Amino acid sequence: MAKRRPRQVDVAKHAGVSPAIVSLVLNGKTDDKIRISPQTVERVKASMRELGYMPNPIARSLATGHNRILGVFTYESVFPLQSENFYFPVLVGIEDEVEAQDYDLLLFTRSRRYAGRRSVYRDGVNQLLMADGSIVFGRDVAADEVARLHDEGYPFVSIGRVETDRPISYVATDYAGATFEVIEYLVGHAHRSIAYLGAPDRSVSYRDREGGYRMAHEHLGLALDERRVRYVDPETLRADDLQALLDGGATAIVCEHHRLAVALLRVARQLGLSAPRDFSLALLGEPPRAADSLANCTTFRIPLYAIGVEAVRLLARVLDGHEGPLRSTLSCDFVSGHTVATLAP
DNA sequence: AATCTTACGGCTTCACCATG
DNA sequence: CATGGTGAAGCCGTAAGATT
Repeated sequence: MAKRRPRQVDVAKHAGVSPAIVSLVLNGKTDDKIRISPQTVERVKASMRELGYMPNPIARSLATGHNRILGVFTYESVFPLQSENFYFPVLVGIEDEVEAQDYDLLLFTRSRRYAGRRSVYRDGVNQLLMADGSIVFGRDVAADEVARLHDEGYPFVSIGRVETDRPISYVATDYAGATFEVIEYLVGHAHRSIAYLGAPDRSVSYRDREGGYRMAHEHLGLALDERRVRYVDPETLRADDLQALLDGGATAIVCEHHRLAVALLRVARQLGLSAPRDFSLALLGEPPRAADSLANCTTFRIPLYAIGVEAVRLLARVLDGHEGPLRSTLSCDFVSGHTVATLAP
């Protein structure tokens, strides 16, 4: 039979004081309203040492209503290889900043059993309440859930802009601005017909990129030909598709994500074409570990680590009682690469 | 058998009190 | 009146116990 762990009341008895004093000594609250003689403080500390007393964190959070635990909830898998560890640097940033802010981290990776998709709620109960506050992220943060979290008053920060009418806090990435910069760069290399290859799934970050593409056309005085904007899966991309874009006059192609770019280079090879010799190519966001065929691709670097850090900082401020939504937009770094050539006149 | 009540877990904190 | 405390409510959910 293992000996029962000593509780606060045991320490109190041992030191000849009331449990309240033990609590106050434990939390160093000897300077405020309540005065405790230095001798008593020492006696209590000695008793705690002697009995090997450790406070019970569950009971503590029961009494205080908080536990200095931050949750991370992801709407998609973080660890499987298919995700190419895109979010890994984000998690590293979160971990580092959580440590710096003296919190603990709790990772929620719930099954899809309940709503057909991952959900914060289990049988209608917000599981994130186990933590003082949480960071939610994923390519498809569910707008309805986030709205509900907000309405319930649960403290959280979203990584990625969420389209909802609620004033939620988030860390956004300036995909529009970064894409604008890429288009500007292409235009600087004399391209005026730039095709856009996007994913069929129009999640927020993709639409932001496309917004930047369109904005650049407007601001740079380029004619936008809708036939050059294509939504396609990498698996279904055919050589014909590339041929059609080039026949239509496109001299440069931007890809929303790296699997599209890889697929594009594959079908180019089938046609005996390559970038930047036969067309220019830019990728709208660097893959975490650049795929071999994209090692020199013109792209931009997403500040994944900084996004994680910033999310924790915002959440910490929310938990410190900051009222109203906190929002940060981080910019990306342009990477010139070698897949864009200056177009001959 | 169904429904309602209470004790319990360990800790924090507010209101209050005895003594020199 | 300053010093050095004490007592008890309450945090929340569960399960055992009491009452119909």
